[in-house]
Amino acid sequence: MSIPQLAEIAALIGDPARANILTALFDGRALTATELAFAAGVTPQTASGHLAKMMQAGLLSVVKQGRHRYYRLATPQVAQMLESIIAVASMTPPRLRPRTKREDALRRARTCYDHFAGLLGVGIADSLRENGHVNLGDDGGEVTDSGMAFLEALGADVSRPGRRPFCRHCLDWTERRPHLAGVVGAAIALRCFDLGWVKRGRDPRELAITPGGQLGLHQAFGLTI
Amino acid sequence: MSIPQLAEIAALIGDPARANILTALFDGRALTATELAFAAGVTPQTASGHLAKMMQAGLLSVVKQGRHRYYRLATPQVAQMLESIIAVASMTPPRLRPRTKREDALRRARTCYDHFAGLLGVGIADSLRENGHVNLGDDGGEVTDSGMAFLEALGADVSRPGRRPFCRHCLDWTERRPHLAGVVGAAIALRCFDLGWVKRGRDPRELAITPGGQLGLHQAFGLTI
DNA sequence: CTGACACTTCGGCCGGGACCGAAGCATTCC
DNA sequence: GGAATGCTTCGGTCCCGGCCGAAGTGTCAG
Repeated sequence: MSIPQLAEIAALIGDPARANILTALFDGRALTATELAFAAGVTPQTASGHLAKMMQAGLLSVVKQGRHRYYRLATPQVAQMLESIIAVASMTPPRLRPRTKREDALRRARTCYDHFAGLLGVGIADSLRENGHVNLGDDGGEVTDSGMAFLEALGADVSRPGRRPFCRHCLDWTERRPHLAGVVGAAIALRCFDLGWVKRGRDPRELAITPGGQLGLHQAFGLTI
Repeated sequence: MSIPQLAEIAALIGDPARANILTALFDGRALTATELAFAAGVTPQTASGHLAKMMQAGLLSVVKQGRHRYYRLATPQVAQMLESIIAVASMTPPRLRPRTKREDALRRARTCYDHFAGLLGVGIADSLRENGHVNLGDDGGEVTDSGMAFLEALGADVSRPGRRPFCRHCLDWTERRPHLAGVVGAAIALRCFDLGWVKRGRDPRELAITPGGQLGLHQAFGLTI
């Protein structure tokens, strides 16, 4: 029920004329059909059809006043939806996005139990996978021979025994992509602390990357965070 | 500048095939082009065109791995955008005036001790049985191999030991049909809470299905509640 | 009543885009 | 090496839906 509706709603917004109408109403004002037709750049009869469709979909509401009909966005949720689409649309070309420092810091690098998460965590995981050091499957992961050599060269101690999974991935909630967990993830994190590449931040989970870390992480993993 | 882009992004989501692809990726997993073609109900070459368009728009990112290409949502903002559209979409059909709200909500989804009941509970049980994931007999039930794989893919932890029955059914008093109880029923319920698919309502037993839950439950169990 | 204005409905035209078959690369397996 | 698999590009068909002109409904002014 809700999947075809997703396409339906999006298709409504996807027409240029209708998108123009919606953006004209975005600030909450109520405008007449003729004004909206002009804003959309189409004739009144064409706009009328668009307005009827958006009415039926519940995107707009209308009040009759004399021989005018004032249209406006039906609910605040509609405005918020438009805003979230614009956020995605205006983010794709440039990389500009205002954000709180704390939020940004956590997204950049943080701990997840005893391993790394955020851009740092997924960056390391990507690097290891692209270089053939690890293979990540649906139900865990494995370290290749070159991966073991790489870890030894890095100085990460993965000899710790135990019943704990050796190498697994863990979905990152800010990046929505996997980072490394398990013994390997923890060993890499510990080694980075020992090397002074990262330090604890104010928030217990927050991490700060040191100047030396910038260099080391770039050399070891090709990261530029 | 951002108006034509609004229509552009929305038009991408507005095609049914592309909307299916996006919803299949909604939970953050990465899927191959072929899997997505199947999910969208189109041939691989058609899906390939869709994927290319969404890549160029910055909605998706891709990782090459061997001869597979794993696609995923590019950023968390994309997921949030989809959720906000779903929120509007699932609100639009003005609910056919129900009986008492409380009664209707309880019939739709509620807890029964530590597992799900109501339409939600029997829907999940039906789905698992129809797909051969569980067999329900008179005095209990058993989970098949495919069922164990399904639960693991879902992220439901059924490893908890104890003397408790592993999988049993429980007669639903509103639907007069069985829903799942035991360790399996509890694990599924817990996982749905963790995924944010359902939340507690006012009444301790009452449950509310979130917009994301609408999607997730449809995807995982084929439910349209 | 008559004419002006706001808006909608109807009918036909037309273009963009979704779709698939066939063929072309890339990668892996035997 | 050759075959199989995953994915993409190309070419051609076809249909959905936006668009406008003309005509219909409703409201206000004089």
